[in-house]
Amino acid sequence: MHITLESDYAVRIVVYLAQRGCRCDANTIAQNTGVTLRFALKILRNLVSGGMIRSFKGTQGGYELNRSPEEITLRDILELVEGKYVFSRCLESGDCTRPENTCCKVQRVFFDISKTVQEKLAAVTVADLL
Amino acid sequence: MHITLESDYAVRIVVYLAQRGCRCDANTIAQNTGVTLRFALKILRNLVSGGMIRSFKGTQGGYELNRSPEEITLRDILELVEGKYVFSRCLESGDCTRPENTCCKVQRVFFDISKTVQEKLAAVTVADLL
DNA sequence: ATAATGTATAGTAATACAGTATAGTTTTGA
DNA sequence: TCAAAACTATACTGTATTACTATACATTAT
Repeated sequence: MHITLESDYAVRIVVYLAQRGCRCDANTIAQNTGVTLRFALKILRNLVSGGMIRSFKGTQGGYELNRSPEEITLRDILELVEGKYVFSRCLESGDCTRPENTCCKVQRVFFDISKTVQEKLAAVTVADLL
Repeated sequence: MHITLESDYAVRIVVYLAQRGCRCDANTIAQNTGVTLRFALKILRNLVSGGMIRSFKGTQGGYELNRSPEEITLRDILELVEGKYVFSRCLESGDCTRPENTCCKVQRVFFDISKTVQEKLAAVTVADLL
């Protein structure tokens, strides 16, 4: 029913990188966001493969943002970690992305809620959170 | 991230009882909502103990709504089954119900989303769904 | 060369979800 | 009265997801 801890951590990590504004290694990131190193590494890998941040190997390696904080929204981060937000998965058809697919009035309410949440998340950029 | 199947079933069951407008036994309810009898019984028990419906034992027993469809909102049903909707459990303090408790900007956004969803659910009554 | 990084894959413990099983109790009505 | 038709209470189980960990490896700056 809620978003996952992993999403919450991912937001913290991206915000931290934006705050610092420079390349940071995994250890520093983990310590400053309160996430264990191992779990932070997993989340960082996720963010890298999703194109949100980029990584550098070797000594002096680490992570930095791939886009400016103004161009990254909360929705971008959450969708990267757990996919598009849907309040209720549709029980009748497999695909709830199109409103004309909604089978009954309840589903229409749920679809409206999903859309509203997505819009609210898209309205907040990482720059807003600094 | 989504609401549970049990909530979805609970909504269907309450809407079905409203449609029928008379006492129905568990078997009829299960068959007409597409929920297995056992699981429907569990949900019905939940709805009874929450005061949303009342039950009658013996032959001619069954279930009926305790309030009129106009007086039951989607929010009432969902909160009964899974508690108050919160988009993100607060990681810092234990209690996310008071906005002044929110510790940072992200939490404020998440709190706003939770409140919006709760309001949208409260705006829809079972009567609206018939 | 080597130490400091990140990468890839796989594994695990805890929790929640979805559903089932068993053994009742109560009520109606023939 | 008593049996059938209902509901009740408790507890169990399999599966999926969440949250995290472990091992072994690859790359790069100095």
